[in-house]
Amino acid sequence: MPHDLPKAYEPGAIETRWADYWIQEKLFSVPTPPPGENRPVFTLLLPPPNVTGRLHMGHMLNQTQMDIIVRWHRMRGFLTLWLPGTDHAGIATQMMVEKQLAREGKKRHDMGREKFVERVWEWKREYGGAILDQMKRLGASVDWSREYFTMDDNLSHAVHEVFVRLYEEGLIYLGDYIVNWCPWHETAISDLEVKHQDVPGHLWEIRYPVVGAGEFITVATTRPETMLGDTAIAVNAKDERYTHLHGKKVLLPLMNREIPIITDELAQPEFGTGAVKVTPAHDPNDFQAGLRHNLPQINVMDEHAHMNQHAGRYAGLDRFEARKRVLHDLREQGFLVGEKDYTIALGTCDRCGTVVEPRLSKQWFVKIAPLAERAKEAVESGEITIVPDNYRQIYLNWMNNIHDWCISRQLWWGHRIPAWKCESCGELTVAREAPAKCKCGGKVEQVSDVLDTWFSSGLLPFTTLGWPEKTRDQAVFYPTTLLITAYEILFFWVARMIMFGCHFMQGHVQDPAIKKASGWADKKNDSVPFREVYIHALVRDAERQKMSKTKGNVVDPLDVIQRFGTDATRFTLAAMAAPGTDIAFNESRTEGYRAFANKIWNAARFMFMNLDRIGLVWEQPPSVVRPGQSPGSPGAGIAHFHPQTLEDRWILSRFNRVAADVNDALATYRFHEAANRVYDFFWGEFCDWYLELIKPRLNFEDGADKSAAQAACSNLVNLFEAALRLLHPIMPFITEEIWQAIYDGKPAVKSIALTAYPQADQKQFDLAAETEMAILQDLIVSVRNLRAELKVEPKAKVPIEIFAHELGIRTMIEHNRGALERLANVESIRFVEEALSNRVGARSTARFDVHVIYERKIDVAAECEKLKKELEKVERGITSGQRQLGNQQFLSKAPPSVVENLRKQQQELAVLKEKTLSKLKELSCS
RNA sequence: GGGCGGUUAGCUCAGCUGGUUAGAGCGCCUGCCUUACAAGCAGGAGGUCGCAGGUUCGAGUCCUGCACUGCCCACCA
Repeated sequence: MPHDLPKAYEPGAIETRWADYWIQEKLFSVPTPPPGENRPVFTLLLPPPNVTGRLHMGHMLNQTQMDIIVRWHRMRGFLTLWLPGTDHAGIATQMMVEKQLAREGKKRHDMGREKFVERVWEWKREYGGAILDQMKRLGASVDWSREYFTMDDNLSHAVHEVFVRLYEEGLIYLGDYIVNWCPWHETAISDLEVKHQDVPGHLWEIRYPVVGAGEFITVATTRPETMLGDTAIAVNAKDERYTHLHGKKVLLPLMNREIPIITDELAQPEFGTGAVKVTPAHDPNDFQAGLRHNLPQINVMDEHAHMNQHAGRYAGLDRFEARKRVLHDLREQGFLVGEKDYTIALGTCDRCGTVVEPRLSKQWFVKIAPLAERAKEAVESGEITIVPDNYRQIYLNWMNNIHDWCISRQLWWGHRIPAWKCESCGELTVAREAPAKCKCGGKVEQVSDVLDTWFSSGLLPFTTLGWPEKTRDQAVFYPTTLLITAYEILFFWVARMIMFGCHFMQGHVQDPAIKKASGWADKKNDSVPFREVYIHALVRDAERQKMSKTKGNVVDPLDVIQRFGTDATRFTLAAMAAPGTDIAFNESRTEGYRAFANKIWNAARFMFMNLDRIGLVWEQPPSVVRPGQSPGSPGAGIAHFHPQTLEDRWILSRFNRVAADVNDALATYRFHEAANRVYDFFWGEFCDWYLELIKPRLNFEDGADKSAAQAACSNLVNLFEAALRLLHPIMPFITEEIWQAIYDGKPAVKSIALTAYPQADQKQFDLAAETEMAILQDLIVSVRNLRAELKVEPKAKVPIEIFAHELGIRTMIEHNRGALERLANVESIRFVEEALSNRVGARSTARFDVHVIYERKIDVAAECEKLKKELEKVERGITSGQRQLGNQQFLSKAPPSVVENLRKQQQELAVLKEKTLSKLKELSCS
């Protein structure tokens, strides 16, 4: 059994090898289970990355957390489906290809729609898989056989079906409204795609001459160029300053057009001059006012936000240039009467940063109120849980203030709206399939707009499971169990999935046997897209700045992986992912976790070295179980570990405690806690203590007998194997590598990923062993400590004296004297029956006094200083303890265990104080 | 204009429902190449938990106010 591993862990080759293996062996593929299946099911939909995407830290955090949860469930016997795919990402992809065309000196309009779309498909085929390839490097245990793309035929059909149904139900309508328009992308965008930014601007005051009155009315505006499209002036009916002007007209400066003065609540007396210009085609509020008063809508700009023919002599100018000219002309003609600094909340396009133009245009909308109502209920009723809790309220607030959703985009790449317009009668036909001709017999043409990308991604939880057909997959896997995602897309995506899911899956029933086994029996509503949502943090750079390409502070996960390994990078993200707080990604942590991987590696080398030398025949333990076992079944811990010694009992107990904690932490998404617990166990307990303690037993050539060595070695391998399973969800690669090596290429199952996750076994808890071990550790550390203080040569063995405060402690120490001698470099141990605390080179605790016998003079001054500090600390403890114990309130109100502990502690502190004082005296400290 | 989070060691962060003398990693100091590991081992220094009040027998933890900082939402000229 050759186990010659390199001395230092080299993640690169190992990781790609296992990543490929998992895919080739189709380990994570989940065939549709037949009726009668009663295993618990866990379903997770991968938030589909954009086909144009490149892996960033956010993805990696997201995927690490998902993979941890997924592997954990799979190992606990859940039928676990993790569904991957990519999003066609309308705007992003179209832009990408347009850029490519630009380099060839081409434009999409020149080549026409059909050819352009074909070109985008070509691009997708060539480059669209990049992000998924990167995912593979992370070890994501998704079911690749079910990979989808949002523009696949079946998914596109489902999109059309949804559109037609909503239209037929009156929940989709076509209308002329003011929408957010990005002049750069030349398309409408939704409210969510507009980012508001406070920027310094101006509030200009313009006076309009009142016709036939010989006076002016002054309005305030932040956008003077839109005055060219004014169709009224509004004042508030209650505003007495303007009562005499009601019904009059003003002459619109620069345009010489007469427009009415109207009364409308749009004008608020407190703001500015109390009078406001009304531009229905360029401002949403004015638009509404315009409808109320039946005002004309004069659109003075084109789709590029250049002034058009309605802008008179400003036609052809860019909007900002037009603003300058308009202001200049108004000033010159005496109409501009004021200019104040004013902060404006400027709306910009989420993707390109261009200032968004409110634009009047014909668009398709989803009537959101009825959908939002049920989406709200689903969360309010607890049918969907949102973790952390605070996002629940944020979600509900948003649902309460939601507006209709503009879903049409003036793009070429995406799901084209299934509506056809008649060329002769103008009638619109919405249909699943293209109609041959209009009802009137006229020729029809499909409308050119495509759907918002989020429209299709909002359907994924059911369309990926075969909807609109009623499939077995839906009965089994819908509702999906969990969604893990970033806060950023809570509204874009999560909210829409809930709305669509509740609407289209209404009446759906999950297979009852599966539902019950999965633990959802108490949930009534099976239409929800997922039972739980976990919102994770944002990954920032080490300076807490949001990572962005423009700032140039983007940390490339592949680069980090290259240098430290995927496992170490995953571990970093897990260990830093305390729910609710953002992660400032710090490479020094990753470096530390690479060291952790190396530690595990070397512990494995140590194990194999002994395995080979002792010649132990390693058998498959029954703790390795096949999928199909019930979660948390017994035997999933360490079955073949037979404690012989204190350290055996201790490590077994510790392992079970850690397993309990890790399972507990994962169940509530406390990834950092799970990671830290495994880390501390593996390094701080298993490596630092257990391995050191069992070395003499393993080393049978030195006189120990071989069967004892074999027993010790067997325990070691059992423990190690279980610890690997415990760690596997977080560090899948190194655990797989070592686990496979343990079985020497002949494991009973193909991967550690298919074994059982360790569960705590109550019978293996051993409180006595933990207590005794703590004392032994304390004793060893004390001696090491004293050696350092006395400046004993590192190699010199020293004699010590011990005063054990109880017989049981003395017995325990005697049983483990070999360990003490070896780990503290002790030559001989003498037990005495008197306090040793006043000796130089002694230390005492509640359980024992220990004295290192060594000639070398100590630094009296330094020692005094230290003792005084110690004394102060002890006295502080005594004072505060006495205060509490002297307090009747405390005694009556605090739980008895707390009081009890405090009493005990006070006794110990009193002893300690006594000892410290006598030591101070001994040294004649001043 | 609303809402949410953060402020704990030099740095990056833990600290769950209030309960012994507040922890980790990195960095720093001292000493060790001890036959798994120098990406290691042993030992050590370093904190009035942002500020001010309050509740409580007891507050890093709960409440109020303030300061600084970050984020999200918002069609008022």
